[in-house]
Amino acid sequence: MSQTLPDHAQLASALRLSLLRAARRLRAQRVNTAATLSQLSALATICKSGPLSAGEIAAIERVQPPSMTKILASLEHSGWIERTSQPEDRRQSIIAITPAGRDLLAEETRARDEWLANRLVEFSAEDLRKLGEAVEVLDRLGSE
Amino acid sequence: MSQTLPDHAQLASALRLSLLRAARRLRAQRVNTAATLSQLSALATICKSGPLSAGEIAAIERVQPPSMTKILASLEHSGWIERTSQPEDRRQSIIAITPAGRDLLAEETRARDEWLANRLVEFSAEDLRKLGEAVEVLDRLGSE
DNA sequence: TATTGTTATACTCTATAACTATA
DNA sequence: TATAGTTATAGAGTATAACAATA
Repeated sequence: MSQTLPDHAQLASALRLSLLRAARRLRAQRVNTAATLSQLSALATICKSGPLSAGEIAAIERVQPPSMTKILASLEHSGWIERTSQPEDRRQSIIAITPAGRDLLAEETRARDEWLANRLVEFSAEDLRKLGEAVEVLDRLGSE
Repeated sequence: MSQTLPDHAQLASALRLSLLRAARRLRAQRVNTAATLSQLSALATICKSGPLSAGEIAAIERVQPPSMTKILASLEHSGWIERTSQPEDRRQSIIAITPAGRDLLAEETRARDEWLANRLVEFSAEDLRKLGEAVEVLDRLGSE
């Protein structure tokens, strides 16, 4: 079905540049140096999807296991997550967010969303509708 | 106008996570090791917006001058750009894309777009419409 | 043997601070 | 002095390869 390609090429090209530049802006925005964006993303996953093993978090976040090892080490060092060893499989441990982690996540999320929300204020209702509709599609694009 | 914040907070939160994860996927996709994504982005700007100074490229790409210095050095080393010194201001030089740079850009763009386009094939016409509408808004979000 | 996770290493991407050359 | 650009340095983010511990 190579007939499909030309139909999508133009959208793909535009979307690729838009996404990279928008993400660059988001990443550059440093609200608080306490946690990096990758740490926050992992912490949000642990908070939302309950206690998980390191491998499960890596799979959800779509990073390789060694990358997640590094992120988890820094989260643990800061006291935002806690590991519980598994008697039934001693290779794994189960990772949960701590109360301090929850506080940090709430505060960072609030601050970062506020920054972005302040930018969104400059956009029309029509623009916001378009962004809102695209979110769910981008989610699938990012996690398929 | 703090009344606007609550209206946008939810969209901001969802959009932030979606953008970061979609961009992570795009960045991880290595079609060809000849050029990195940042190099391609700068090269595309030079190609599209004609000969420019280093500072102008940095401003368009929204990176700091030292970051652009590094990107330009690698592009020049590969023979994809060319500098012409300016007699009227010898601090600057004007940077243009070379024929080899044009070829590289076309080939890399084709390969990367093909990868993304192949992913887009799995999406419905409705999804593609939503993405297409969001592109222009994301552009403004990324470059304001 | 297969699986889970870690250590070692390396590369990309980007920034700030300090500097050089020119205006 | 002010501006354009570069060098030096550092840290975030991520990967692959090789390894250890456990199943």
